[in-house]
Amino acid sequence: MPYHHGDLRRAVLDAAVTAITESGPSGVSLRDLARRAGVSHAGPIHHFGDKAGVLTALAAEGFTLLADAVTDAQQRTGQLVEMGVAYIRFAVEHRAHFQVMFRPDLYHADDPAVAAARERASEALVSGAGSVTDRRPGSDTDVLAVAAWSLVHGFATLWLTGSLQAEIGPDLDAAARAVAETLVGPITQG
Amino acid sequence: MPYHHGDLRRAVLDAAVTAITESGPSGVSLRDLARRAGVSHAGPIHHFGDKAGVLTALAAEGFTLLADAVTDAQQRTGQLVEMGVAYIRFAVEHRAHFQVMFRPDLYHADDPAVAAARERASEALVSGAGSVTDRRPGSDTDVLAVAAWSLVHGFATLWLTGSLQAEIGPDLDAAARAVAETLVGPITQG
DNA sequence: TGTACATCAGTGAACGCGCGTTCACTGATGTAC
DNA sequence: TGTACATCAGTGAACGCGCGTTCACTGATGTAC
Repeated sequence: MPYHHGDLRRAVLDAAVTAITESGPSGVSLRDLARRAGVSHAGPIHHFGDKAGVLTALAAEGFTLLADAVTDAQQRTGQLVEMGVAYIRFAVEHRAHFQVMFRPDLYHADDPAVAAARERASEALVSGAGSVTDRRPGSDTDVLAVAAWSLVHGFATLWLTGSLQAEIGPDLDAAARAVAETLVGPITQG
Repeated sequence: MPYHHGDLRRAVLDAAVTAITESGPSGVSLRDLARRAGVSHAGPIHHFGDKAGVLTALAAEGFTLLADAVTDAQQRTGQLVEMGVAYIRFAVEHRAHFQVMFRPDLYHADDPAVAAARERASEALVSGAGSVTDRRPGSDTDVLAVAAWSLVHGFATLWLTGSLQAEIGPDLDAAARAVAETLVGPITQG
């Protein structure tokens, strides 16, 4: 085991993802992350300052990934439904990131990097809801944006807590799309 | 200070509500609840068995209150939108309960009392979505139920994490109703 | 190419803390007669 | 009405634990000349 790790920062973040996936964001301890990264317990502090610093970095990474995913869906399809499906897919595939992002009490929410990333994701969502072509005619853009966000966020959250597993089958993607489609109404079905 | 408390069970649950409202469900400690209830640190164990037992009781109480609120809205109005508003209002007014209810890792989720209460709430929601009169014609009941639940749950969750406070004004009730109305579509607007 | 030195990354011992749970206990209550 | 006794509710000392953070340190790396 060499004295220098090489990329301890990355290793700690990866360890955090694994640990959070296993037992949730509040169960994470800095010492455990150090253990998982194969490093002495004070090692991570060098890179992150303190425990909240690790989760701050994870949240920033998460908001960046989410903004990328949603923006990509918008550019690829131009459809609100597909942006919603991308949001849900992100939450499920990166559940550790997702769970931390929306627990601002756990990290330094005013950190510039995370604030910028959050802003980028938020803009992708709101401007997306305004510019896409398949929204319901006559609907208020702001309300629609909040409703769309609420719908996909709620679906993702309920899925992650296991609340939906009795209601829908194993095909998460299909269920997500069906739910997202209720948002734009029958207009896209004609 | 008398030796017997009188209603320690209730006092501990109330203390839990206060503590969770202040600092979230994961910050709760049994010793702190005992302190808040004015009792020695081992007192609460007599009533709840262990720490998770306190949160189990709180979750059960929460699901019961939620089922009551949603059922009441359905019987009063028969409208899906009003059931949604009731759901959101419950989440905001009983945020401590709400936050615990959807963190089944924190309590004994298989406890009969909590399972029964959860089932009651779930039925109120799903059967409600099927029987109300203002749902969109031609829509699938199961999908609509999941979408409705997702929408209001997501809105409540985002509000509670502070994510929506830039997007909507101080009038939560109006915003909740506007968002809930997107669910049933223009049909109720005519 | 070689050497001196500054900088950086990770170590390991130590600190003080609050926690959940256990245990033998004691004070208070209620019930049987 | 009074007494004995069982039951219940809350006490307080003790346990062992893992935690976050600090600190002086040492091994490794890279840069200036």
